[in-house]
Amino acid sequence: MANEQVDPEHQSAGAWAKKYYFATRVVMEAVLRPYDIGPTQWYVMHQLMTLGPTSQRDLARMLQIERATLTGVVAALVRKGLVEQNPDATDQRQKVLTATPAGAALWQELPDPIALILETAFDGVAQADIDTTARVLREATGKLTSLFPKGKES
Amino acid sequence: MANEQVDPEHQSAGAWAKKYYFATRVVMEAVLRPYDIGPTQWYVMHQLMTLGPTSQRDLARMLQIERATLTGVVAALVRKGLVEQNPDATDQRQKVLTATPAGAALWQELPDPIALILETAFDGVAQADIDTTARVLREATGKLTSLFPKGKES
DNA sequence: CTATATTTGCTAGGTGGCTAACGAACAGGT
DNA sequence: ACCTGTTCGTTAGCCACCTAGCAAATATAG
Repeated sequence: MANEQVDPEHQSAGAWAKKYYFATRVVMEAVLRPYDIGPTQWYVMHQLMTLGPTSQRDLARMLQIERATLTGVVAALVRKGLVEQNPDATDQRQKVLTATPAGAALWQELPDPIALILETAFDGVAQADIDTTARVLREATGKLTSLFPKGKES
Repeated sequence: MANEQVDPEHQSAGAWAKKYYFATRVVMEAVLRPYDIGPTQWYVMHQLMTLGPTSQRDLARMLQIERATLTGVVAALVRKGLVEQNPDATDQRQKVLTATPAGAALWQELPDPIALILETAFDGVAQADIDTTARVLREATGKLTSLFPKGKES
């Protein structure tokens, strides 16, 4: 075999930026796989269970994803019988999503991957350091998204 | 119009996790768009210009992307005449990538989006806080990727 | 009331990453 | 010299997200 390992010194900065984000996705997928629920689907269920029935419009805004994307995610949840789509009483355009009894039942069994991620990731780290990290990241992304709009604001 | 704004209190945690990662992608795309170079293409060029000719195998490891993904990226660069693919002298399986004169010339004009991101994102932030943030994130992702393997290690 | 503009959810199509599976080239043991 | 196993780059196909454009429903100006 040739040189098995690559000099870490030459690892791209991009690899790190990627890891910071994908770590949470990978963990969520791993944790939720047994329940056949994807990360985005989990977020939708989370909003429905904590806020009650919600229109797709509001969900898309809260989750910061496109309505078109949400259409597909919701279709999957409806197909599995976890969520119901009903037309809004006062606005015929809107469809209000509600968790079905089956959806609510499944939700009780689901672990909370976000809580799990926070626990394991920041276990043993001083609270002051966590606060600093959160502040620095919030400021950094704030500056970047305001100077380079496109993520259509916070 | 209905309620235009959504209560930020109810914004999903997922929205934040997403922003932290995508901020850099969005900025890179914005900065590089005039040159018709994507983020991943930029990373490839960066490696080629700083390390010299490199095999696709090594590039994939350094950029932490799959060889299959790299195939497509390289094809785009070759199509634009920025990069050359030559068989390795001692191992006929490997293809060594080299920046063409045109590629090297273009590279001179390209801004460094990573440097730009770091400057604008952390401008005015105390170095100690930056160090803390870097350390906390490194530790967190280290724990997560070791406890939930799948990203096939660092 | 009517005409115009906006909003909602949908469909269609594109992008960038992934996994799976393949032939060709190499490495090692017998 | 052969068989076996590994590695390289490629292809094919999947997934999650995106943008563009649509019809229907609603809001607003005159």
